[in-house]
Amino acid sequence: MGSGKSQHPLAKFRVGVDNVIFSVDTEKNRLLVLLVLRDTEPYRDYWCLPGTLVRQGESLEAAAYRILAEKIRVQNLYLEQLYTFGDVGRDPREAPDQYNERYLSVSYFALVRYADAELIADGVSGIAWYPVHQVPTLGFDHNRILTYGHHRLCNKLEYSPVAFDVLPESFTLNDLYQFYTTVLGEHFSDYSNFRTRLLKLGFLSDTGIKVSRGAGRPASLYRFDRDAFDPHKDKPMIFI
Amino acid sequence: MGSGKSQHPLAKFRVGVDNVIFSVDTEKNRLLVLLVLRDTEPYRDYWCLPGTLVRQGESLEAAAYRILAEKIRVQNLYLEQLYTFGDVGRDPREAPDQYNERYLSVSYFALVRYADAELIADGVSGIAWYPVHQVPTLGFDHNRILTYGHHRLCNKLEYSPVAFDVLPESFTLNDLYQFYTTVLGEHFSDYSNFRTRLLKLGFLSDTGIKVSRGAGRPASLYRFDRDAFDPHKDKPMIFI
DNA sequence: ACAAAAGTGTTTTTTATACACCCATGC
DNA sequence: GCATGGGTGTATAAAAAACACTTTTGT
Repeated sequence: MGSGKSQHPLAKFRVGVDNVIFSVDTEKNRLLVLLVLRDTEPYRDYWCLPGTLVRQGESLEAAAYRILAEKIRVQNLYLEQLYTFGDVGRDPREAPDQYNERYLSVSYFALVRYADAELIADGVSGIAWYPVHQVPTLGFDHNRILTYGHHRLCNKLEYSPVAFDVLPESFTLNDLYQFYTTVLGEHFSDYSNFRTRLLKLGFLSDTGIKVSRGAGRPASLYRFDRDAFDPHKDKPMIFI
Repeated sequence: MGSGKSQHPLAKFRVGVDNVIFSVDTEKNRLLVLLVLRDTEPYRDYWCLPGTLVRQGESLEAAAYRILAEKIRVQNLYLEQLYTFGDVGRDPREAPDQYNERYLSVSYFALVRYADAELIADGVSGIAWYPVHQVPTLGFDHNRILTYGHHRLCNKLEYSPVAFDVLPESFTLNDLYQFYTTVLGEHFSDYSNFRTRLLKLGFLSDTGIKVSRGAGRPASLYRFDRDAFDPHKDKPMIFI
């Protein structure tokens, strides 16, 4: 951090944290993002990414978890920082002569387990899962942030095991395949090849338990074996 | 950005931008990072990443370019945002009862052409290229930021054409190979295979010009063809 | 002539891709 | 018994990896 020569006055900032929270509804094959309806200015009555301003003594990540906890109850999730948006004028509250404060947005990207994600309706403001392809015009620069987050999600899936943070403890290979298909689209791989590739990697262990889903042969339940995955850490591994 | 309920007071921030500026000295086979010696508190007389506080009306990226321009004259560079560090207490200036302001650091990652990078010695503060493996204990949390930047550099090299932003207009395939080796280490690939792979991709065009470097057969100068690269954009392409 | 650097080719192994086919269950 | 989803196998093509070899220069 530089020594402020300071005939140039420094900017004062408030720092917001905005979360791009994704979830995959494998039943209906939809990729969802959590939006909230703002009940205060600016952008009152606009859908937005859930966000908050950082409080005294609170770290960025803590703020990210706080919003999350305010909006949904969930046990299993993955969270990481996304990007920081700090263009001049990105927030209407920076307008000419208010307090002369800038508004920075540090965005976080999260993936949560759909099954146990329980939305907290605080009665006042709306909150809802939106299919990512049906998201309306959002307040602030949140469409941009969402797009960025969506990119990150796709990349993450391809080279890291985030999916297992969010799938149930045990799952069928078809569940896993559905998950990938829902996020990446149908064309990412043949099921049979996907299957072979993942099993060869050796960190999915067959529990032996079979589950029947209506007609058809029952499927094996698999489990993600973190210890067996360890050697694969940092190595590029491609699911595409 | 949330509606501040605010029995919890919001934090006030100053925002710093810190740059991890890399350069590759292909002659001596060294990966370098630019450090400056601080001449003011806190961390006076410590080496640090070049940084500055963001001024009024200045975007984050503009601030990043400003520091860069203050420290080195360079035409060819690549720059992108790295990560935002905002833990409580990461800057000594947050100490108990100063102005009760937090110091955020938005870090940027840059790669510059070594040949035409001219350090600007402003006489007061020291400034120097350090081999990344010989970096001392830095001020603030800058060692951490540097480590993070180094990771990013390695990844970038593997799947994006940043190297060509920073190599001379025309270069031999050996120059390119040296560049990669210097950053990624000796073990990343056989020269002959590296060569074949890159030429097959089809965005390196032979200028026909030959250069002799001492003994041995003269090498062809190649040129990076941006148009021919375009189709490869976004596709994962691996140089490893 | 010979070492040094550049560049080509060959062989082997691994991985990706596209399928065809067999298996176990519900109805 | 046959449709349905689960699971295995094979044949082909493409890529990665290892390494031997040729070509062109300076000395």
